[in-house]
Amino acid sequence: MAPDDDASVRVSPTLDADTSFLLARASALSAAAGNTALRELGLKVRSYSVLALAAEVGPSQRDLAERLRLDPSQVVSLVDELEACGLVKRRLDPSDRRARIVVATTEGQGLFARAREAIAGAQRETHAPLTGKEQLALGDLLRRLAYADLR
Amino acid sequence: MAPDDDASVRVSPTLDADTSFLLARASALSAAAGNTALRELGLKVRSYSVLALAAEVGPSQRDLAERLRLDPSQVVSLVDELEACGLVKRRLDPSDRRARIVVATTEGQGLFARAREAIAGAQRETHAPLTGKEQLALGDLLRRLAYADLR
DNA sequence: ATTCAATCATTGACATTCTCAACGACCGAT
DNA sequence: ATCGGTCGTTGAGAATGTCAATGATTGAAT
Repeated sequence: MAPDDDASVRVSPTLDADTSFLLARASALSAAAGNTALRELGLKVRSYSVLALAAEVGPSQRDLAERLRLDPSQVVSLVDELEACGLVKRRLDPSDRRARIVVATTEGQGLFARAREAIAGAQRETHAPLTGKEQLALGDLLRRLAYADLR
Repeated sequence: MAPDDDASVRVSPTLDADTSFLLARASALSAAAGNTALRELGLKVRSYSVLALAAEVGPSQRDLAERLRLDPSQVVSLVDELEACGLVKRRLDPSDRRARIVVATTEGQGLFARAREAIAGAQRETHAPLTGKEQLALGDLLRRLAYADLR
């Protein structure tokens, strides 16, 4: 009558169907994988994201905080760390002397390129359960959710 | 020639294409919405997930920690809180006197039902940018990622 | 030109959360 | 009866998130 030993329930019926919960779990898994991949480079996913913006955008710390949804005070310590490692520099904004522009040094550009590859490698493993087409679809859906507050 | 004012770049080119990053951002957004929706019920998404397991599964604290990927010590304080509010009870496991089974009280069942609705309402808003079909597809993809470590 | 509210980076305090090691109570097997 | 392993609990320390206050600087109003 009941050959089903309830193996289909992973956590709990409602939680298994709760997109927020799944999002949190998948995100935690992915972040953990990313952090271990970045460890040997002396980075975490947090500092990596700051380095990425410094390398590709060159934003003010304020702008950086908004893009990454961080508190400005967190940006201070993150940039402090990266600057201490020589990966990033604070430049004065010529048009606003209050602001500090964060740019990657040559060394920072190099490390960013390697970190980018490390993250990509970790993601290949993490996302292996999905086909390539599915990974693209997931990226599209997530982008529309994650940036829903912009525009 | 270039009517594109680069509005397509939200954070940074590589970050915008980084599924881990999008996952983290969408998850943070969703969790924040869930927390505000649960605030008036005196819950957070964390305690809600514990309450959900107590109501639907009735696991030992050990089992609970594994399902939610929490440290056993975190489970202690979470269950302490819920128990202090009369939402949950610790029962002795008759087959193992070391273990404590966490079950929802009648009051806990009631609050869980309301919290479930509150979460659902918050998600309707958070996931509004996606069609119903897309939301289902997202759930399917996330489930396969989030539970890739099981089985 | 001066004043004044607002913005930027920074500091420091505080709460929340994560991670880990240790411990008594209890289990299963020897 | 003993012994290695597991469960819940406690406590400590690090990491993270949140928030208010401050000095320097801006832009706008007067």
